Amino acid sequence: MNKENLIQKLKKSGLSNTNPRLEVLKILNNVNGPLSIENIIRNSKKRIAISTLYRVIADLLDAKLIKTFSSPDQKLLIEMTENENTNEHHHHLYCKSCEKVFDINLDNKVEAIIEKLVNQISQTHQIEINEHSFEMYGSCNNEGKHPNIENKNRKN
Amino acid sequence: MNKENLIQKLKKSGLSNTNPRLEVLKILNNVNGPLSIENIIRNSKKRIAISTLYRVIADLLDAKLIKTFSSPDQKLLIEMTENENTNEHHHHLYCKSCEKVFDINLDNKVEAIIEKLVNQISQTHQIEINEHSFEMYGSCNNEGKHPNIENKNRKN
DNA sequence: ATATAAATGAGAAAGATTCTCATTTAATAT
DNA sequence: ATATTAAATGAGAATCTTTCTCATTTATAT
Repeated sequence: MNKENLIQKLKKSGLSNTNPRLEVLKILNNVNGPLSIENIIRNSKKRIAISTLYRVIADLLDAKLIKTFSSPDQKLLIEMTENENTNEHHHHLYCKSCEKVFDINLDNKVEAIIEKLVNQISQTHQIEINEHSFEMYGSCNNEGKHPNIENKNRKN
Repeated sequence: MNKENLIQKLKKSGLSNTNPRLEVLKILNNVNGPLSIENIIRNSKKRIAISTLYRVIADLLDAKLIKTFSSPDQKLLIEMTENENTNEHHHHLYCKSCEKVFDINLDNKVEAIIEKLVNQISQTHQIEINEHSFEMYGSCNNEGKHPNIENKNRKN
């Protein structure tokens, strides 16, 4: 997706086209997975104030141009929303050993099963469910850096 | 589960039986869903220092007696691990309107499907997947407090 | 080009989590 | 039961994350 498309996205959502907003969209658009606040700052060409970054994220979130969620270690992760027209959505695979998050696409058959499941739960619990996500946690065991540390959840 | 059982859990994990640890286990044991730090503090009879609480959580987590994850608004949620013997595990349903998290149990047939799916992904991505979770987001629309607020992701 | 409303940047403030270290407590051997 | 010792706790400081405030800058419509 090119710059013009991204500007159009902002416009369509009623958001003015400003440097920080466009920059964030560009950065998210350039990668295939979600990014942390830190990642975005690091990837940004022009300096964006941290307060602005949080505001931009809140605004893009309201406009549903991005989605946010948490990594297992409680970090905010941000990713671009997929094409709103299609019902596409993906899931996440967290790799402990290489500390990355991968997007996982399930084939339609499987998504259909999940959809059915969700509808069922929606009924039994009398709750309108408008979203779901399927998260997986593992380790690729690459490069021999298996995290086998004693008391790994305590920093000290 | 009674007090003795909880003490046994600590012992078996090689953790000494201290007031804060037992208190946290008791509190988590008394509820059917996950709790936040704030919830735990509020539910605790004896005063637990906040620094101790975080340490206790880290230690119980290492011992796999509890699990933690994040709510959609980025709050740390803590829950007791289910019986380690059985492969039981549950999923979560977040209700926006009443701000609660519900535990959802899927029947074995569905879990089996998911398990198969996970194995498949594990293979295609060459990653050993040791956990997965299925999260749902919705609103029960109870009490007419539907959050239909303009710019809801920006605090100000 | 100008006016006006909206967005930004910088730093302060608030909130969450971790760290440090002196004191208390639990486990163990007597 | 008591003393000993290592481990855990409590309190507050330090750090990190997120939000707020307000003066300045920028975008949009005229």
